[in-house]
Amino acid sequence: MKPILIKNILQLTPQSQTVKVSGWVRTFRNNQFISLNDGSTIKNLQIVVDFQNFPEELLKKIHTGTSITVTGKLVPSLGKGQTHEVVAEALDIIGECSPEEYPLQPKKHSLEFLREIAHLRMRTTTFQSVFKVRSGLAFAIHQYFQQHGFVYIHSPIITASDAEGAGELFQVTTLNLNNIPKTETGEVDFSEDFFGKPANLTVSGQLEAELAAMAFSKVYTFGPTFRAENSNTPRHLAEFWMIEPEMAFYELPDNMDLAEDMLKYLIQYAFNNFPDELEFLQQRQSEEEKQKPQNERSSMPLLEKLNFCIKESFERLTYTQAIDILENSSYNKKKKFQFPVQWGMDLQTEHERYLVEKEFNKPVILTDYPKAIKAFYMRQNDDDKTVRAMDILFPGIGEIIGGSQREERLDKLEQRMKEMRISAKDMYWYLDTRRFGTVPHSGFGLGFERLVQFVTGMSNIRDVIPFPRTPKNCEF
RNA sequence: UCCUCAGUAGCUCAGCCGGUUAGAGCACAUGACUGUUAAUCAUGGGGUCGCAGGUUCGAGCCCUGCCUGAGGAGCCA
Repeated sequence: MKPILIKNILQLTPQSQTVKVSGWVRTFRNNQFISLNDGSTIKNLQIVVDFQNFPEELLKKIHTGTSITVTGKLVPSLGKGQTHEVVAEALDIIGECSPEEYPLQPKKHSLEFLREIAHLRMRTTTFQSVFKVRSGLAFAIHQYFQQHGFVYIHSPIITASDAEGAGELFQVTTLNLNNIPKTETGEVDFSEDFFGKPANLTVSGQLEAELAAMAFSKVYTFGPTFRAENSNTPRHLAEFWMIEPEMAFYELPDNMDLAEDMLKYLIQYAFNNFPDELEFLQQRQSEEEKQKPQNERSSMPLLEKLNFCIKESFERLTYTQAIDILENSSYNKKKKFQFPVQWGMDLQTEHERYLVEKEFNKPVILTDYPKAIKAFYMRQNDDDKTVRAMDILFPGIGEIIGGSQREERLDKLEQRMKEMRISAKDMYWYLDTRRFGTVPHSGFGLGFERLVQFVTGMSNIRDVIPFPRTPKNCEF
């Protein structure tokens, strides 16, 4: 007889049928009730042990974390708090778990502590909820794009280009760091390195996605990206996953429509498929926020916030309009902004938060930023001052998506690259897309962990990826 | 990288103006109880006060440096 997943057992009508289950003990109460979890659901199965019929030696080995297999009769629970329970007839201990050494206790642990034991934290309801939602969202992303005619492209993890200039790079090398080969002029001789030139981990799959979009019309990438920036914030990781769709024949409004529709689909998917997990996470978040001062709490509970984002259309405005709003805000007149508002500057976190949380109180799409603060590949507007960029700002998270319509005109692109000192020679393959059958096209990048943060309500990004990589932290 | 705060038992924390043998709850062990829901009750064990210096008759507490963590900022997704 094979063990049945707890998820499936809880769907059976209990009528004293014999079932077998395996899992890990969460708590053992009253020398009589085992709360068993196997990860198939965040719900636990209550096992009732008649302590008079089992040897004391066996029962003494049952602690939080012990793995067991139980065979018994499935009956309606006599107690409150659960619908089903299994009256144990046979109980085998698979793996013991010393209660003196096992760090997880049947009590609340701080997220900081659990982060230090990331190899064990998945055994908590919080992290099971988060990672189930994460898994579901990853699946939903593929489902969404596959249903909409997109081709999944695997962009390379190791690249030799730093075209985007998006942050510091992780260098990839097989050179002996204790004996680095040098050229006659004393520089590192990369001709001896594995690729014969400097290589690094990718910071974005966008440029490769653009190449593919010129063949398949609609493509997306979904893979890990790496930034060696020394950023220590609850919103940044050195290794994170990014979704980057790229669409030929799409202009900026089409790009915005797609991004908004996709985000709503993903949130709706989580809503439909993980009600128990989201319910639990909402509970967790509201308890966490009881510790915070009133003005730092979320304006609405998690499920309400998600529902709100699905129903409301995102506010769309240009960078210039946003600056106008900020300049004329009472906030600005009372000089509450630390950074003065001025056309041409990059919006600071406080400005973005004002727009999203005070002015509109819903997701905001900002477009047409000054070209000086955006990447070389963004399509230039006729005003010669702005580019067809778009950023989607979410409450609590900030920028969740950054995208643009790409510059498809070869001369304009080359001119911009010259201005920004980007080598046209190294980027010949990218420029070829504009030489051979160029078309208007657009795309964006979605930070997967930031999406998971938003949907789960977790305040620190290190708690939505199983093994976070951050400066000075590469454990497990 | 910058600013702020924190580091005391396995966990969460208290520790007064620098003064005797550093405390609590939970966890753990032992016993009692046995339809519990982080069970309950009683008893007990458990400390390199982050690390290294310094000031002082005396430092968990004051000073300096470093390490680690958190929050904010910058960079961004």
